[in-house]
Amino acid sequence: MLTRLFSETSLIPEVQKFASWPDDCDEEDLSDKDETSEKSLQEVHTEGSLSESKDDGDIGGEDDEEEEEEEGTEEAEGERPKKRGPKKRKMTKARMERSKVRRQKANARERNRMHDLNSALDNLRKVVPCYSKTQKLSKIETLRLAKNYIWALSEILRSGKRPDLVAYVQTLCKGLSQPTTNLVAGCLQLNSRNFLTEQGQEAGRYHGPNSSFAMHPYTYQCSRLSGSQCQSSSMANTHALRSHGYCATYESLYGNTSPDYNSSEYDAPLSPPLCVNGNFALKQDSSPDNDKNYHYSMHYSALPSSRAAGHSLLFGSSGMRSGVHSENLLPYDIMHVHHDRAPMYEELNAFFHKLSPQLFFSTCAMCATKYGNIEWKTGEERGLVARSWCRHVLQ
DNA sequence: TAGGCCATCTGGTCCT
DNA sequence: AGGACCAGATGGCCTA
Repeated sequence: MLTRLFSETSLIPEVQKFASWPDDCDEEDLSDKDETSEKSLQEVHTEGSLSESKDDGDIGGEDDEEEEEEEGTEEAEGERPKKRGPKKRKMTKARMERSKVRRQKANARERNRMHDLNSALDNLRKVVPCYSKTQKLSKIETLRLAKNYIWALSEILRSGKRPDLVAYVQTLCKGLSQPTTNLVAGCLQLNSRNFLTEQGQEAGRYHGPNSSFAMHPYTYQCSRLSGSQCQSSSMANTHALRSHGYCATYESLYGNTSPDYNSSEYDAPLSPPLCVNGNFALKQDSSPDNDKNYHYSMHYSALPSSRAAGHSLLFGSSGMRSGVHSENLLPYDIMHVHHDRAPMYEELNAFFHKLSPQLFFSTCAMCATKYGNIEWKTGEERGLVARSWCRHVLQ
């Protein structure tokens, strides 16, 4: 109520002036300001509502005399209609000093409190799916994402099933802003454009109304952005993944089941790690492991056990189930250079799609070990793309 | 330049 | 009484 009155009557500046007089302010100045402030405050404040009115306990010596004076005044005013507002009280230098010290202490406490809150938020940022030291999620987005993440994990525990990746990302992104949605999608190597625009149609087809990860109506449609914006956003996200150690979550939940992934390179748990006891373990900032995590979808999508769900996400339109374009899944450098050549990617993806998982990884390994010596029947440029891709996979 | 985000200050309220 | 918590106000910084 008082706050509303403050807002409506624009008294805040005067009140703040009242509460923040300069140190060197003498009593004459104080009395002047006092009058101004009281005039305003009396219009809105009820008795004893100002903190200054609460200071009686601190008052001693000369302040006692003031109190007596004021009591006398009050008696004299008893016959008149009682004025609302704080008691008229002189701001002596001593009282002002005490008030100032109290205010400074309160400010320091409030600062510390907010710092604690912020550090807690930082910790929260580290355990939600997308984390970067350099590009922090805002407070509100962190909380929203955390809520969605908890919800997603709860659904996974409840259903005991491995959810669809797209639906999983959609759940995470529910209610998030477009930039954060792009970021989360980027973390999972999906382009938000696809799972946002398909939400209405594809959801029912693949998940059904009773699905644990039923699609949500999203406020943010990528159509609000131009195509180039979408793409650049996605690319930037992917790039950010690589540069800043963004971490995806999905694989951390389901582990790595592929026999092709026995290499220690893939042993590191992806962030945020979900501990056996259900608690999260905080990720270490800028750990080398984090840098390995960005290419999660490559791991995931190539797993034999996950081919039905994730393989198509990797291999583009020929294996497409949900309309995710192959270009969205290519590494940043490829997209950056060749983003306008989707047909080539599709052909390339089709080629890779025909390979068995073993052959695919063998090919990738070959690319990695003999980079530069591979002859690609489809041409030099295609070979560059493929090699980049393979290098990315094995990075 | 507008809008978003943030840190800080501030006064009010509630609790111990 | 003092501290914690809260919400409003304000100004700075950054970005599209």
